[in-house]
Amino acid sequence: MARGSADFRYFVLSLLVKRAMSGYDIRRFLKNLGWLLGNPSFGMIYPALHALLQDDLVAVEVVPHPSRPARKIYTITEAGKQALQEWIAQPPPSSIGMRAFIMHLILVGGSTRVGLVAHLQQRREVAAAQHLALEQAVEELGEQVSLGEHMAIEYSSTIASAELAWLEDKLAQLSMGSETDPSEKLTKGGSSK
Amino acid sequence: MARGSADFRYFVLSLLVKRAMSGYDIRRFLKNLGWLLGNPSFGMIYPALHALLQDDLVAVEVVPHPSRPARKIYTITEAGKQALQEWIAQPPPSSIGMRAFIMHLILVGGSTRVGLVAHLQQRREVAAAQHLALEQAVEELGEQVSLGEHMAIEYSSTIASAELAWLEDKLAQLSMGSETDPSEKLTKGGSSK
DNA sequence: ACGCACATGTAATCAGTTACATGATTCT
DNA sequence: AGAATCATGTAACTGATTACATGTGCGT
Repeated sequence: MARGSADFRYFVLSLLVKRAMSGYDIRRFLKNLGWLLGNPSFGMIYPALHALLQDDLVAVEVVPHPSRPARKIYTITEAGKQALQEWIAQPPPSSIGMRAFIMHLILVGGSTRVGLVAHLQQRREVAAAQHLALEQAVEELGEQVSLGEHMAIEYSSTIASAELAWLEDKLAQLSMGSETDPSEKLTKGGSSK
Repeated sequence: MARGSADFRYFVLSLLVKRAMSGYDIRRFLKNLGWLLGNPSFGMIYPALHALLQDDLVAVEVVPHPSRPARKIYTITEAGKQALQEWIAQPPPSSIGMRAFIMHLILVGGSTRVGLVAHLQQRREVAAAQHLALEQAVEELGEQVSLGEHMAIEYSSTIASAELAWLEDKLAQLSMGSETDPSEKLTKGGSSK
């Protein structure tokens, strides 16, 4: 059975924490927040929902409709909430891409601050390594590269630098924040018990 | 028959312009220049080569070896050179990803300056649109987003800004260069940070 | 009349990675 | 002895998009 990627499955699950939704609702929601993830299609959403249902992480309520196909409202179960917490707690693989990183960021950001810091730190390691590799490439290849290659390196390097800088900045902010105000709550809408 | 993506196929073809290579050579080459494209595997390289051969864009010379499998040295044909030129000349689809953009950048950067400028301009349009969408998302969602969502937007926005800034910068440099010194050859990188 | 929003789902297709299959040579 | 390099290729699997199938109701 097609289950899609675990990342996306848990991302969908996290949406159901806030409110119960149908597959169509989810697609609309993601379309509106289309600044990232570029509107995932039904081909991803429905299989993900079916897989979650099979694992008993969600429950369905079928709301029939005279003319249209019945709406299927998915609600997260207790097992689902627990599984989500565990998923968030475990560190993401370091080989993660930008898109997956963003999804994890949203997930973890709704939960604990410690988790968020760990998440950002790990990403910083990866970004730093990438940046270093790029810098070395520039040095090693030096003058003997074509204009196109030179541009490609510069382009990649610029983006990697920006990413790294942001991560450093955020981590500094977070550590400062927790020093000056360690009591600050961040559980917002997330029912972490 | 599995042919892989056209982008990658033409990228491989462009490598053969500089010198004839075997599949193994190409993999090694890409591994060394691993700062982008994260070492493509044989599963992509060999099918691409076979497809190019089938289209008569490359020719093979089989160099037998007593103990090992015969090396197959691929050379670009005249038809291949022409097809490559045509491929470079046509503007890339605007929905292109970062990885594909980098490949195109390398390809086009080895060719004409006009093509390069057009390429960068088109990318700028896309990046500008993305950046705008992100800015609007920040405004619209404003205060009511979770910490994770806020961070995700900020992260994406930071990277988009950096990309856009670099593109603007490069385009300015290129137009300046062509105004003040229109005779400048572009076989070697002239401008850098 | 035409298309869009609603609402579900499957299947085909594409892109890309990883594992498998084979086998000699050279380095540690 | 065991791993890495050289050298080719195929097949299986995962991830994601697009197209297909089905049908009503509402606005222009």
